[in-house]
Amino acid sequence: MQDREDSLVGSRIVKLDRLREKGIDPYPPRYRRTSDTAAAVAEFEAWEKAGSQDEEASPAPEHALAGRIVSMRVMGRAAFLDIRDGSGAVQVMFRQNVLGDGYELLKDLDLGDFIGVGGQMLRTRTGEVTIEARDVTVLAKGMRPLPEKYHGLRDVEIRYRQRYLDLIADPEVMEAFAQRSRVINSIRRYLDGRGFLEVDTPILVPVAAGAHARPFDTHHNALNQRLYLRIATELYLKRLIVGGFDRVYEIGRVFRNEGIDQDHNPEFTLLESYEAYADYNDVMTMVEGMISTAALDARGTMSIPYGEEIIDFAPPWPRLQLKDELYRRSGVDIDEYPGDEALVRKMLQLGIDVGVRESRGRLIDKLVSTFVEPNLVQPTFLLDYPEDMSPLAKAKPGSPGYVERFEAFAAGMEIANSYTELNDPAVQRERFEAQESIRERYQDEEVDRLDEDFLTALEYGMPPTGGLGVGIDRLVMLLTGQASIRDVLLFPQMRSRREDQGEAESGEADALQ
RNA sequence: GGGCCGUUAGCUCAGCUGGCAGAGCACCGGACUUUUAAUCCGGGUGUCGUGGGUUCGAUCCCCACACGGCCCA
Repeated sequence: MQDREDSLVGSRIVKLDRLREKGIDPYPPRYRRTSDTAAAVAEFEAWEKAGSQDEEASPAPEHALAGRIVSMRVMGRAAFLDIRDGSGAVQVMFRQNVLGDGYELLKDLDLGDFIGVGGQMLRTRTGEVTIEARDVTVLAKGMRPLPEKYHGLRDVEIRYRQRYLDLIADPEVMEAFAQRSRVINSIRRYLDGRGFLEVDTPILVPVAAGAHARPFDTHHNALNQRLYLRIATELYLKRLIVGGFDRVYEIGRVFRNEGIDQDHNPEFTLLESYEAYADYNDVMTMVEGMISTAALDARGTMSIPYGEEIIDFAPPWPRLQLKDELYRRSGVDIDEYPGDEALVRKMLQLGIDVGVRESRGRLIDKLVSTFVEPNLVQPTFLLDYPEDMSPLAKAKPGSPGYVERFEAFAAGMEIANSYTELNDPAVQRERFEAQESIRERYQDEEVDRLDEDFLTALEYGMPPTGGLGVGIDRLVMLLTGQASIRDVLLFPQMRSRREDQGEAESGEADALQ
């Protein structure tokens, strides 16, 4: 921090010193306010409405309010400040004849400081509900200037790196995160109301299984063991179904060591739920109910504008067969291309950039995400996926090569993924082994990993179960109209600036020399 | 990983063909006892992202790097 007296910070240091010279603690331990600003304003307006003309019998309410100074209009021997707290803002009036020597404090106040103000509420000539300060207490001196009040904070890098400034500068940002909280709350209430038990499963795991993703790895010193950050909660939640819980869910952070873009952050929030004696049809009904309710709770309506579209989450949502829809959109009947080479040739014909060697599951995934997903604007279920891309899902009776799995889409984005869970331990072992052999054949490809302890659990018997995964951040994007995942994460992952990077990193570099 | 764009005062942004670094808000000094982006008078507070290069001279041209954004893979 610069300490030159002519700098913006420097002038605040001068004021801080002056406060201390006057015997004022610029960071006192507490301040007892009588109300927040919104409640005080509401109370005053109610008092006005009651309309007592007799100020003696019914004087205007008195309060001690506190907040951050967000604007100041100083006019000689009177001044108007706006202070803001978490509930809202209120105007404060300072007058020299009321405050006496206390009025001098104004000279040492800056935008950004927190103050407490005691006095009577009134309405000014221009109609603003105001507290007239009879006493003023400095609660916390701000040492840096705030972003400009009119244009706000436009620099997205600062908005993400210093989110607190973004929150100070833009009330809509605060509202978006309040909506996020309401979405998650609503989902919790929905599941709790249906008898689901919320649980916590390990984040540090010996095997990063349950999804196709690259994990972060770490090391536990005392155990001298390699550990991973979980990429999914699936296999632990299923162990709990084996253990006898009928309905469990977890809303937790998972970690995938992959790229960062508009809808990927290396850590994100995943909801997974498992319900014994249910199948993917039951889960579909639940997803419609849960997400439409979340829309209603967060936004007050099930019709949510997103980009150019209005997305209507009211159930029921159309249910389309993946195979049929893919054929309709691309002209490719995947069953006519049982061999991967024929499928690759067909895809190249269609102008899809197919890598040197890609597994069948991945090829089909590319077809679907190219031809089908972008067209699923209104909430839609896509049903019955090829087994190749779904190692944890149970086969669909009468449809060899397909499993009972659905994904839900809205605005072209995946918002849910669900299976009738595979509970045959021998088949599950074969599926894991098939995944491992894909890893060997197609080197760069991420596949699911074999979790021996999970197979042991399955061998004890898991009832028929319907499972669900929902990417909460993307759902919140949809429900709050945000185009980037960074706008629904308070602190999105950012690359450290070089000078900020930790000692460990440079230490390692030194050690290599 | 590739392409394009951005980085100038605390914030939001100008800065022409290479010639003394600019505005608004914020800030500092002064006036002002009912203001609402208060107003009026005076003041520019800067590592032009970083490091090289070209040039008499670089915010500007060239190269590399850093960080960010968008598009593509």
